[in-house]
Amino acid sequence: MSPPPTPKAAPPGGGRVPTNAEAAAVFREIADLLDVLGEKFKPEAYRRAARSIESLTEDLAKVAARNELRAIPGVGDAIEEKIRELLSTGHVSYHDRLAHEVPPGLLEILRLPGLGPKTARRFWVELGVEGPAELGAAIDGGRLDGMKGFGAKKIAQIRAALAPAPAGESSARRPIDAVYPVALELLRALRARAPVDRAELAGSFRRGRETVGDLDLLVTSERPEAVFDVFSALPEIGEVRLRGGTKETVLLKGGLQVDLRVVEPEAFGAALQYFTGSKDHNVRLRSLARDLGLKVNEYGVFRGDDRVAGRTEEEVYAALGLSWIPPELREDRGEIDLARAKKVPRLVESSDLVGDLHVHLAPDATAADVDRIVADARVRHYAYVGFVVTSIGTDGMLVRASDEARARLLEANGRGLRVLEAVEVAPGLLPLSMFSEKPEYWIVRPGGAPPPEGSTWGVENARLLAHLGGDAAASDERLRAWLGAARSHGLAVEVGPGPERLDSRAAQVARSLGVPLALPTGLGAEANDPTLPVALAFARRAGATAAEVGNSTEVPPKGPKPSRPRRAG
DNA sequence: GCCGTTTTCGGCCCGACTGTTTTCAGTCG
Repeated sequence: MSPPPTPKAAPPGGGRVPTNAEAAAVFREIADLLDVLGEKFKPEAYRRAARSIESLTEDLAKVAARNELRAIPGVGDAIEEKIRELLSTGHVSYHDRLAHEVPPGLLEILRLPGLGPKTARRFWVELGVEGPAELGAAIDGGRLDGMKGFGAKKIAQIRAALAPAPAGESSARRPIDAVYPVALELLRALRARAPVDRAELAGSFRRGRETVGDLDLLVTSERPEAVFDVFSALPEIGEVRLRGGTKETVLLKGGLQVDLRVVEPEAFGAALQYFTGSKDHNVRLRSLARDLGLKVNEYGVFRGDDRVAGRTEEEVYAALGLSWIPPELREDRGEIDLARAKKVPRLVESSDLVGDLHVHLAPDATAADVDRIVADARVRHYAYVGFVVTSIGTDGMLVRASDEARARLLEANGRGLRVLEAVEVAPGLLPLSMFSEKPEYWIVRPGGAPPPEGSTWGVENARLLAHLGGDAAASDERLRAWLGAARSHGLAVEVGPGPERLDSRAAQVARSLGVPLALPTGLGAEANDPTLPVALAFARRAGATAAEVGNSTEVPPKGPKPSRPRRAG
């Protein structure tokens, strides 16, 4: 039972071991190539494996070293083999062979909106077209005219797809926090102005994914036409892409695609479930239904022609013998088995939070700024707010809150709310002797290398590892080193939107190491601020319960057991 | 190519929309 050989030889050409994202990209491209070659089911198999690899919480090489590649959903004998080849040599010969067969420009054609593998292949085989430029020339030369299935409209459509996107528009996936305000605004506008009964956001936005490719809106209404009329006229809408009896697709002015669907109330739960996804989750659900002699679609759960569920999501899951599954967990990563066993954890919610450990005060912050944040904390019945009164700026210099703001902190303390002073340090970056303060607790941010096991940070009473991002979290190795340091020092680590907080996958690593999470709460921010909802979504995607979130406990957490109770002052 | 609380072989989600069709193919989500 000798372990399989770990990749010891560096990939040729002085390369390095491919990252998970790079490996996923290779398998995606294999899928595209197979698509163009007309393969039927293999492309989806490779894509499935690519999605799984992408969502792993550790490096493929480590999984391979433990001989557990086959445990990755969608990875069987053939793909395991190819992963091993990729890890040890830096390439997959099967991929090389396919790429040799198919002109690279065909993949670009494949990725144009409205064009798929069938069409790309026809251009290649029937016209000898091998790339977007040649396709444009073929259209200009009238070579598509008279081709079966290509009328004037279709040709105009392809011509439009070939034109470069207008500046400022992009179809790329965007960070969820960047999309959050407009998503909520669209939802609010629909509820206020269109004849809808229910309206919800679905899709990867509802699942709280780090990035979203488009927005899915779902409403119930007696008058779809009227809903579409209102929606199309909203100021955010740039262009209506298509409009049918139940569905409208638009592009926002920034280029983001939004799909709006109208369903009947009896099907709302089924539609919400269906359009929330993920794809893998839905596929699993439908095959489970088939095994039970049922059929699931966006209109409900059916036994024969009888709809046995559909009005609510709970109903839909119950009809399949499952408890309701929070959207953030719907990625086919074991949640369906948990739901069958009725063991879906109760994930952390905003009502679990009782404080914020990490509110920065700018040098020009006023007493009014403090008041606004404190008032918000009182409205939310928080037990504490920790203000950072001294930290390190991007220029490496100390940043101190104004005297006015600090004076107001003292006045604001009390009446059920503890107002705390924290100082943020970066051990290894600035000597601690530069800090004269005696704060109630310290916040640590990565400066140099993570301290070795058993060392101290040089400060007593540190509670939070913040701003963990960039270089410090660039690799699985370094992320784990910092999280290991956080654990041995009893620190919570911040999760949420932005490059200086952990995303859901890194949060999952933190959880697996027993490091409590800390969520930014967006105290004092304006309406539609994404900070708290996105942070919550990331923590929930990582499977975190309230007990695993530092600022859901009564006092600022200290030590490896954040739930140990202490009296709030 | 993957997968199995019916299966180690024979399946592989399924409906809306568009454009080109006179009943459907392709794309998308």
